[in-house]
Amino acid sequence: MLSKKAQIFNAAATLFRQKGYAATSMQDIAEKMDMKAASLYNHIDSKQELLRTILMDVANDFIEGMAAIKSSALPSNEKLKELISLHVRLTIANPDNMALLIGDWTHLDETHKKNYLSLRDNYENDFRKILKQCMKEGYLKKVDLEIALFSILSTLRWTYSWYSKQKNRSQLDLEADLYKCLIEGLKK
Amino acid sequence: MLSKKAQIFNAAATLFRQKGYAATSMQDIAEKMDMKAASLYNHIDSKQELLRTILMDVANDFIEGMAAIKSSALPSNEKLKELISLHVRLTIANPDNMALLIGDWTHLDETHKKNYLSLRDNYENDFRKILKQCMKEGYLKKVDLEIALFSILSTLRWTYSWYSKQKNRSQLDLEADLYKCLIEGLKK
DNA sequence: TTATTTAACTAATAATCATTAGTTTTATAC
DNA sequence: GTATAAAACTAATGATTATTAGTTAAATAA
Repeated sequence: MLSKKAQIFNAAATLFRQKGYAATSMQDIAEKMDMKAASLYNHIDSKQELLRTILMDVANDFIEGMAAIKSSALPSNEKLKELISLHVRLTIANPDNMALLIGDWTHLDETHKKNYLSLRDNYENDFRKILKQCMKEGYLKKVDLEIALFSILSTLRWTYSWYSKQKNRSQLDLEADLYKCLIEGLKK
Repeated sequence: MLSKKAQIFNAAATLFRQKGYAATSMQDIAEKMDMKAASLYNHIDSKQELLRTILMDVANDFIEGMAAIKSSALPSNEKLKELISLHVRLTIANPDNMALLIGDWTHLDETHKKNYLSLRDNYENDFRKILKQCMKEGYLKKVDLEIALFSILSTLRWTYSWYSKQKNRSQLDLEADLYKCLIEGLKK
């Protein structure tokens, strides 16, 4: 049984995803929890806290995952494979939170938004380095690095949005199929 | 010189993209136009009209583009290439409107949302058919159709978000590089 | 110039918002 | 069973919201 606080965070995440942060009222969240809006404040500090906590939790999962991959002894092409796996794993574990990470970070207050963007930049830099190494070491073609990076990231980031309709798919299958599409290419 | 109405639509699109539809107030739009919020209503009917019109304009561009490609005599692999071109062209022409199409359709009122989703479904179906044909005719490997489809669509749809930072890139270069990443594959 | 339309303004409305204060009920500890 | 703490409630606050009504200024047509 989840603590009430945890339940509130889950309810918020679901609603934030459905209607967006700005369009979700504390009443909406309260209603989903079968209580009055004011009562929420016995458990949480503010609406912002809800957004920030949910968001930072996922962000940290990514940061930790990236750190583990970076410091591993794997060859760069295996690291790339591990990155795909990381995204798939976290997406499957919690698509709602993932949706927030991708779409609602704009509603963080100015201070936390800056912080979030700097973390995201770091993550993208690490990703870029691994991709670059893959090209350098001859695992990948030398196509435009930025386009390759954002092409891969776009797909990985948007997995949550169609995974909801495709739940009958194992994590491993998903990883393998994404690897084919993103890395090996579709052309015969 | 753009009509005042057109200017308002542009201001709205920019702000909607920056802060999201729900978090953008009529005051915000008015401020950007150097006028009072109430005066906006001499030119437009409602906030919803702003969202709906912007959104449907881009949606129609896509629908028309798809119709032209569908009815063309091109082989399926060339159709696929044309689809990439269509997305790139419309994205470059107006990244703000594209952002709305991808991210803010949720804020359409119930009736128009249903309509929008049905249009989007049709578009995805047409896209899927072309992709399937490419596989059938041996241009593409027979990987999972859904994953291939959404992998391509994710990247094409998100192009707007990083094109803003990469403006010094010609349409043709972008199309070619995306084709390489999405279709030919990165693996050596 | 005068008449008419267009588009700006001010002011007000009624709704909704996040949040606080104060109170009552419920659950826990002794 | 009584005391204490946790968590629900009601009520209110003050801000912001989209939009309307009514009025004035600016631009256009005659």
